[in-house]
Amino acid sequence: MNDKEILETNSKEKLKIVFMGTPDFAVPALKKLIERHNVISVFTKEAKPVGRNMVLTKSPVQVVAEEYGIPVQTPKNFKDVLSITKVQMFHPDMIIVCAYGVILPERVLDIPRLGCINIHASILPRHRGANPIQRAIMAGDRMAGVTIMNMDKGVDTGSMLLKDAIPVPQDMTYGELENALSEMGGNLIIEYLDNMDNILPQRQPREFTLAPKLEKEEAIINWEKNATTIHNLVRGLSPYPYAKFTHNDNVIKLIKSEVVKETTDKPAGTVLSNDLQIACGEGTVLKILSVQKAGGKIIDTKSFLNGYKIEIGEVLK
RNA sequence: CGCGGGAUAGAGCAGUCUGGUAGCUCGCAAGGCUCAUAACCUUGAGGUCAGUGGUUCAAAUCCACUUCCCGCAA
Repeated sequence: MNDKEILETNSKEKLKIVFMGTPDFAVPALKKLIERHNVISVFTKEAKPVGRNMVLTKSPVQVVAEEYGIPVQTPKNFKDVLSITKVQMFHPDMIIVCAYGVILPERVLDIPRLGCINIHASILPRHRGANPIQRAIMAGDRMAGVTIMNMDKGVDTGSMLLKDAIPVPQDMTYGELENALSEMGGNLIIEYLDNMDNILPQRQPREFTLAPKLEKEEAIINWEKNATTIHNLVRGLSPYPYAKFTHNDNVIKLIKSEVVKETTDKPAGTVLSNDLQIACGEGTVLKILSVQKAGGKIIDTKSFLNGYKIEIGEVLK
């Protein structure tokens, strides 16, 4: 063991880390890393106009980084030499990426001597891609988790280092699962850094599934699908952007639903009862528990029906 | 100045255009009917119509401003 290696071993707890991430999901990991290691810089997506008044808003990761006084970089991407140089400048031992939203080219992946490590919110190789958490709920997965992995030039294709998983109750929403996995990701990356030397990278099995970015049309409910599929869509898109349907030109978001045991022979979309049980595909029935109308707050179905007319026998589209 | 909707009883809404007694569906309370009920009937309580100012004989309603809430878009 030469001097350099001894030095590295002794200073392992003081790894120079560059953190890359953007949304709330990445915040627990960032905080834990800041507390235990040496996060020398944070890369995040640039502040963008957001919300009702188009106010320029910093990403949650940037807000936290600035609270801790850590320098923040917001390159648009790494297609130009300058933004790559920005990474090189810091001479990081390791880059840790968590829901960054920007693709890292090989020239960036090669910079840190300990490589680029990704915190991915699925049990790989299931749900590679941009929206693993929503996709897991939408698919009705019984288990969900986080994988710590080495990054390579493919999207979520690198070798796996550490995993953890939790059961997913069939009424859990995307938001709830995201919170759970967000904490898990923070804990798991710390666990990895503590035990790095004893962890062997493992190749991903060949069989994988993709979790592509959500398209807008996917939020529109198709009553021809069976009730479980729709129910999974509802909770997979809660609390954002919510599954929706239109009734008399009113957009109605479906906040909470429940699959009913009974079956029906009415065509899909038929309103079956005065508490909004709706016929779905294959004779299944979905009960709507709470909704939100454009301009209104989230309310339970009973309140909603006190002021909004939907007749039994109507067929929703 | 990105586009738009909204604030009326504990809840959800109508009424505003066209100014003139505060309404609907629920909930709540009391009583009745019933073997019984979340069903049905009767009665009742509960409002500073978001706030401030203006117009008017008269404002939930028209005008101006303020505060708060929400949808779209990104």
